Amino acid sequence: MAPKTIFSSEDVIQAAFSLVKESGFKDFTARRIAEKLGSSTAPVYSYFKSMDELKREVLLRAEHLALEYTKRPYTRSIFLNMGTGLVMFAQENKELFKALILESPEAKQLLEEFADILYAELDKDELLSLLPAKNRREILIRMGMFTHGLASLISAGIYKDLSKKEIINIMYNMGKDVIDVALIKAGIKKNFTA
Amino acid sequence: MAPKTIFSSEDVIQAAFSLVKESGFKDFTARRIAEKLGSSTAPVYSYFKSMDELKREVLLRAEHLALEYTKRPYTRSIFLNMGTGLVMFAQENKELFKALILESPEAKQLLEEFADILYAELDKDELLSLLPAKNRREILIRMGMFTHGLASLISAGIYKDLSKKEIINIMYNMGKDVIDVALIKAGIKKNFTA
DNA sequence: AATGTTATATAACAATTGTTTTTTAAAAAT
DNA sequence: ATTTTTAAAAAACAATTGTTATATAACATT
Repeated sequence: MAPKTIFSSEDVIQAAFSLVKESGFKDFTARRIAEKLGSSTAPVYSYFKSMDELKREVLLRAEHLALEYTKRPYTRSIFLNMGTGLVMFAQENKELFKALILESPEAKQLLEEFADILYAELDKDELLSLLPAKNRREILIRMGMFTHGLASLISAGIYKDLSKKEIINIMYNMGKDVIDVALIKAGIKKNFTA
Repeated sequence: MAPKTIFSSEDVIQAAFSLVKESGFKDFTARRIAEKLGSSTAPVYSYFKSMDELKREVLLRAEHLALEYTKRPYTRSIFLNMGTGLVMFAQENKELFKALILESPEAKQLLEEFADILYAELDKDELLSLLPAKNRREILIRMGMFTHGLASLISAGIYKDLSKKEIINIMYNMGKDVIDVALIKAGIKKNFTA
């Protein structure tokens, strides 16, 4: 029989993932991964037909991690949690966020899934369900742009890092105002609440 | 004397720029640039000590182009023009926008310059100058995030392309609401105007 | 026409990459 | 102990890259 397996496919993926998390796909090479793993390049090619296949796997993991962030219970509002989660993910995984936006063809689909979940969420809200679909759609688009902008600027190092509390605050205040504007303009609400 | 110069440094830069504009820095190699130019790689190395030096030049040109976009008179409001310009630039130069955000250390500085110009602009406005500095700053941050988010999503192909008119409209409506909220919350304005 | 200068082309270099081939040796079955 | 299987290592390949060295030939001056 054969010698014991030393490096599992999970080991390979984790080494690759941690490499990309640190520095994006700049140094994503079979030899660098092997080095990180303390092996030759053989285990990499034993589990993956090509580097491209491994790359896809890494991007998939990054997507799952992002998704996981958006599901964490930062607050009681799912709406707020998704936005906060995306920004937290971008901040704590700057390279992954950039790689995901730039290299993942599924990024578009992922964000559309977010939008669908949120749209259903708005539907459940007592006040917001009174809004015409068009207005609810606009709230979503506005908050989507804002959230993505914040996440993107932080991941690029252009905007400074924030504490979790600060992120929640920024997202909450913006969300509140965007929603209030929509409600007031639709005649559902009269003025701003403190 | 020497033979006539066939390829100027401007030719080299333009070939490099057009290459990056088409497909980012993925195929930014001396040989691809020479091919585009219809020359050997010699002219490239005669004007630039290294590919890195040429890369910096290309990024500089991209910055200038972005700046030029933000100075165009889309509307009568400088505020609106800068936002619209950035989104237009990102949409019409997707690869350049991404490269700029990702590879240019000066991107941060560039956006800070934008912010300064806009801050001075808010200062000149009759109503907005009544706002406390903190509130004006918040308007800027909110619009900055929103604008960058829209630009970034379009450049990544995640959000659909828009006509100039649509971009102006989106930016105008968002800006108006963000400003109105600030004015109302500060007690300077009573309610939304149509 | 011969010469010197040098823009451009060509060729060559070493380094790096993805990938394949070959070697080595560990482990179980005989 | 020998054999078989096959993880893993090591080596080798071709392609591509940045960069440098060399060759070619155009042009103005003599």
